[in-house]
Amino acid sequence: MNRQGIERSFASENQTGTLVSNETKPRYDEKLNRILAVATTEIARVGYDKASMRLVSKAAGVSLAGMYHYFDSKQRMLFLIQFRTFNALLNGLLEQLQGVDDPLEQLQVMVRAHVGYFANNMEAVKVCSHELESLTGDAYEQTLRIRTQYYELTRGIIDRLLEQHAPSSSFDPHVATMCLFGTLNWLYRWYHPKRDRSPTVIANQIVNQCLSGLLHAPVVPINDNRGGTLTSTIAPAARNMHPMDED
Amino acid sequence: MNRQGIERSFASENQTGTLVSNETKPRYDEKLNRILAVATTEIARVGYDKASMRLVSKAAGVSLAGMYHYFDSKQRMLFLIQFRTFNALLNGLLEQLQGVDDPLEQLQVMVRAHVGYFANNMEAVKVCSHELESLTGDAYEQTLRIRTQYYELTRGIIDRLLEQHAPSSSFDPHVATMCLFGTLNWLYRWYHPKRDRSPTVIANQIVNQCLSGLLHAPVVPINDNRGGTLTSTIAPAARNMHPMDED
DNA sequence: AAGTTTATCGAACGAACGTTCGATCTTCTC
DNA sequence: GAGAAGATCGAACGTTCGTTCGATAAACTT
Repeated sequence: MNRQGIERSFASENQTGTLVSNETKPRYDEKLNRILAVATTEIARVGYDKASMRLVSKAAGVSLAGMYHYFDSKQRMLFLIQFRTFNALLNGLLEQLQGVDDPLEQLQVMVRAHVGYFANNMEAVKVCSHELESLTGDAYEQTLRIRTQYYELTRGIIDRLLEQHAPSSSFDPHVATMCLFGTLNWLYRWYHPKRDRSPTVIANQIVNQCLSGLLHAPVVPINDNRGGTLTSTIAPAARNMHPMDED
Repeated sequence: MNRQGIERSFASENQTGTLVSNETKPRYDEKLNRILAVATTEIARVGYDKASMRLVSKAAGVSLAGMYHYFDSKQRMLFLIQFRTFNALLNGLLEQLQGVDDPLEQLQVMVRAHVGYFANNMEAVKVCSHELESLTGDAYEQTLRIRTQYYELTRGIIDRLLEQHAPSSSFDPHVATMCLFGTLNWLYRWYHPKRDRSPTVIANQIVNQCLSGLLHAPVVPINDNRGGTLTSTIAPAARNMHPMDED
């Protein structure tokens, strides 16, 4: 008998998103994590529906039947990927927001945290952004709950930001929040680490555009002092190599 | 023998996106359009992979085999939906940009055109935004070509906008373009016509945020004079009903 | 009205899918 | 080192999938 039930209840209470346990076997967990990592790669590559259990099992070096020692269903495999990723995103943000009171700074922290996590976990974030509707029933609602917290956290920042700095603007804060999420959740469609600028630079530009738009002077310096000035022209290849999305 | 070959070559040359023909039978075309409309609805609802030919055929009131009188494959069915939608988007934008020279106005036109088309064709636009990677080979490259034109058109606007109004800003115009596309292409995940404000209002807010950000005074009035002032508070239900996406 | 093309459909095929079962092998417990 | 518990796997089951085939019905042509 496997211990998916334990993991599930445990996961529901553990807020770290890492699902480390005091009674779970490290042998079991390590292999589960390895399979999940491979599954994340494959789902990000071909999509959830086309990523068959056979495909993932081969890529992970496990037999097809062996997969079901770790997941009672394919859907639960996806759930674990999404649940952990959303939890890590939310908890990372909560952590980085500690002690930051100014909503203007909070927004910077939020964007930088999100872009940073994205840059370090592109495949997992893609699986989360693209396969939102691939879960059903309880699994869907459990991830929805985390996403709702993430939304409300961001929404609160924008509410206070508008209240303090643009009290007479007629911006709908919900629309503003969803525009920001659109910008962030679309990253997986076009961002290539080798080709585009560093995550820090991207995050700074998003912050500045969000706060001051394209016409006004940036609030925050864009350069990340990591590899040459940013006032130079864009990479020459960019013009013809960047359509609406990647590939 | 069906006439998909004719349609295809014709579609490649016809820039209107409507694929009307001088030698094609109206009977055939009408039914094809009806099936395509149903297919669009079903694919938007359950996704391309889960929208089986059987499901679409039942929803359209056609036998399974009858579907293959209109499409030689499932992939071609998706291609027709995407090809027509992308073409209509691009040509609608080109049309509305005629005579508009100021990049500032051009950006307004672009956002309004896109949001407007989205509002009137939500299912088709969702199928285009979400199933970008579901086409392969020639079909993929053909849609990519249109999307690239759409990107370059928008990119050009942003290039000139930055050049004229913020020549010393260090914004990467490619990043700015993709942020805008993110905002626009994410609309299908959260916008509900019955619940949210009118497409015009949404478009105006997006324009203003894009140009002036959240902190500065809007460039363009937000109200669309369509149903009460917009300076009122947001709908009370919005706070708890809008997580990161719909459903 | 005959003949030709177009439209439609029931039935079937082969492949791929998620999942299960029983047996085998490994690791841990005492 | 015997026995229990955990881990792994080949083989198979039942379903669903996209697509094809041959026959029939409807619509056009002359």
